[in-house]
Formats: sequence, C-alpha cells, structure tokens
Amino acid sequence: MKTRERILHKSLELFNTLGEPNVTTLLISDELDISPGNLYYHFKSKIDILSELFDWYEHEMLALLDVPNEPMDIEDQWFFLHLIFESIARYRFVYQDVVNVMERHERLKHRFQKIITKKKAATLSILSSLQTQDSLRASDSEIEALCENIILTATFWISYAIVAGKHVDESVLSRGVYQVISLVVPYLEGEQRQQLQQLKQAYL
Amino acid sequence: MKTRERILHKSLELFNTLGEPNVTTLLISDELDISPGNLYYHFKSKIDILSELFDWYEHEMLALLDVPNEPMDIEDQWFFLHLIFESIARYRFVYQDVVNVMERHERLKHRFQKIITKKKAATLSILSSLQTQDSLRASDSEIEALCENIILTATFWISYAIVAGKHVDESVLSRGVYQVISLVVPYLEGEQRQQLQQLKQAYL
DNA sequence: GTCTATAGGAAGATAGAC
DNA sequence: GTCTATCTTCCTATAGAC
Repeated sequence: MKTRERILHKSLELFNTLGEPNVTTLLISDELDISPGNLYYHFKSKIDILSELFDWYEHEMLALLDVPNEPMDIEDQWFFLHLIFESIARYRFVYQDVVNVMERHERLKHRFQKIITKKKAATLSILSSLQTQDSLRASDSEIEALCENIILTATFWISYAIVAGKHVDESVLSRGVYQVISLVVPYLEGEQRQQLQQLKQAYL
Repeated sequence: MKTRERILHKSLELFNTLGEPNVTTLLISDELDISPGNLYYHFKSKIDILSELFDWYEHEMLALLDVPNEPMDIEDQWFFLHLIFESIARYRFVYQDVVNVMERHERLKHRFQKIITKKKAATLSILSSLQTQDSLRASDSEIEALCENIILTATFWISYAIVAGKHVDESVLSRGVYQVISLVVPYLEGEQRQQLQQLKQAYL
C-alpha cells in the first residue's frame, strides 16, 4: 500500500476510535512511523484528509441509496437497512461528532444534509410501496413522522451506543436494525406484521 | 451578578452556541470584558466550569425525573415531556458533542449514563401505567424497544435539528415532543389514542 | 478581585536537506 | 518520497503587581 493510502486508512481508524477532533496529524504520522513532514507532503492539511474520507463515505452511501428503484421484497428491504448501518459504522467518525464536525466545515455539512435528504426519500419510497400494497396502514402525517424517526434512529444509534458505554460491534449494529424495525411493525398489517416480527427476532 | 456567576452564564451560552470544544477560556473572558487571569482566579481550570454547568444540568434533570411517582393524567405526562425537552435545550452543549465530551471526561460520562438510566425508568413507569390501564397494548419486548427509541429520540432530537440546519427554538422543541408522541400513538387504544392524536396536533 | 505579562505546551503547517 | 528542524498560532494556566 502506498503511503498516501496508508495515511487515509490509519486516519479513518483513528477518527473512528478517538473522534476526529482528538486526532492530530502528529498522532497519525506517529502511528504510521512516518514523519509529520511526510504526511504533509501527501496532504496539504488535516481537512484534506477528513474531506477525502468523507468522499469515501459519501460515495458508499449514495451508491447504496441509488439501488432501490425496483421494488424489493420485505427481506431485502431489511438487508438493505443492515447495509446502511454497516456503512455508518465504517464511517462512524462522521456521526460521533456530527454537530462539531459539520459546524466547522460548512461544505461537509451541506453534503451531509444532501445525504440525509436522500435517505429520507428512500425511506419514504419503501414505506409508500408498503402502503399501496395495503400491508402498511398509516396516514400521510403518520408516515412523515415515522420517516423522520427512522432517519433519526439510524443516524444516532451508534452515538447512543457509544455513550451508553458499548463497544461498537456486530451486535450493536443488529440491535440498531432491530430498533428501526420496531418503529415500523406497529403500522403493519396481518401477514407482513408476522413476517417482520419474526425477522426482528433474528436481530435481537 | 458576581463575576463567578457571570462566567458560568456566559460559558453556558457560548458552549451551547459554539460547542464546548470550540470555546476557549480566552473567548469567555473576552466576551465578559474581564482578563483571563481573573477567570482563572474564579475557576482553576476549564473543566471546572464545564463540570459546574453539568451540575446545573444534572440537578435540573434529576429533579424533573423525581416527580412522577404519583400517577399523572395523560396531558400532564406530555407536559412533563415538554419540560424534559426544554431542559435538554437549555443545556444542549451536553448533547451536541455527547460522544466527544463524555469520552474526554470519564466522570461526566458516568453521571450522564446514570441520568439516561433514570430517564429509561421514568419512561418505563409511564408506559407500564398506561398498560395496566389497558390503554396501551404492547408486549414486554415491544415496550422495551419503544422505551429505547423514546430515549434516543429525546436525546438526539436537538442534534438532529442542528445538523439539519435549524435554529433551536420553541418550534423545534415542540416538534421533538410531537415525534416522541408519534412513537407511542400506534400502541394506544380507543379513547386514549384519539386524545393523544389530538394533543399531538397542538405540537405540530 | 482584577489586571498585565508571560510561561509552557500543544497543534497545524512549512523549509530545506537527503 | 521522506526526513529533521522549525515557525506560528493558539490555548491553558500561572506569577506577581495593583
């Protein structure tokens, strides 16, 4: 792996573990056994590293959100949700210090907001398709509130787990999926509801 | 107001607006037109200021959470929820940078976790009382998941709003109450459900 | 209690040799 | 590409005069 790549990977790891604001360029270079000067040969500033890692995250997330145009069956939908959670965990430095990071970098904030908007649209599209299939019963205002709560839970689940003192692992992600499913279940009808209740257990 | 008090109030204001990690002791003293030396006469470190403001928050929140031992009627319960949101907004510096702040100060983290635990207990007690009144229909595992989602939404609603680019005002808080109510409504039965649906509108 | 001055120490970033 | 050395800036915190 080239040095430039190594810097990015190590930075991602450190940002995720310590939080971006607590990671210095010196720490990054120390961990890689390279000099600070070398780091600055590859990146002209710390923001450049942050920004490129955000590119990775953005790219991955947008690719994920672009797929669900064709109707998925219900199992696929929850698998899709799991992929979202994994992506969030992989780039959790974005979420851990959202307010701080976004407040300090207006451009990232704008891009993050666009992602949130896309997520909302994707969620709405899934819920609407369930609604027209008559498997989900909810008014428009209920769906809107549900959407918002789903995004909120997906966005902050990992922060919540960290503050609660949990180590971010597969079980924490599964529990996040479980929590989101729990939001939807009470609106589901008959067979779909049973199906999702069962699926939910797999995530507990 | 004595200087010591002024420092605390101004710090609270700055922490809330800029985020605690972005507020320097020099900024605080500048804003108050006092010297940095004077600030350090009153507080031996920045953490001392943070810690004392956390005391305020903790005191207010625990007082709020201690009340609901006698059964409240449903309107009071949502008023209680509104008070919680107001308290969170008043001390939003705690929530904006939760992970960061708590990770840097183990003791605060521990105290914060205790508050979360208390909140969960209070929520559970309210939901259980609704359950025994037969106005709420949900299994134990559903109630547990609901509890968790309520705390999560209450904890991160304001962060979510800030990242979405909203100015934290009364309407944002009301919308938070609305979102939490939305979590509970689908589990309610008959009259209670109607009543809460109506109450919900007041928060939109 | 309050000030000025300054120590002491990060952190981000650059210069210039190899 | 990589290193060492260093600059600058900013921040916490202290010393000592008033």
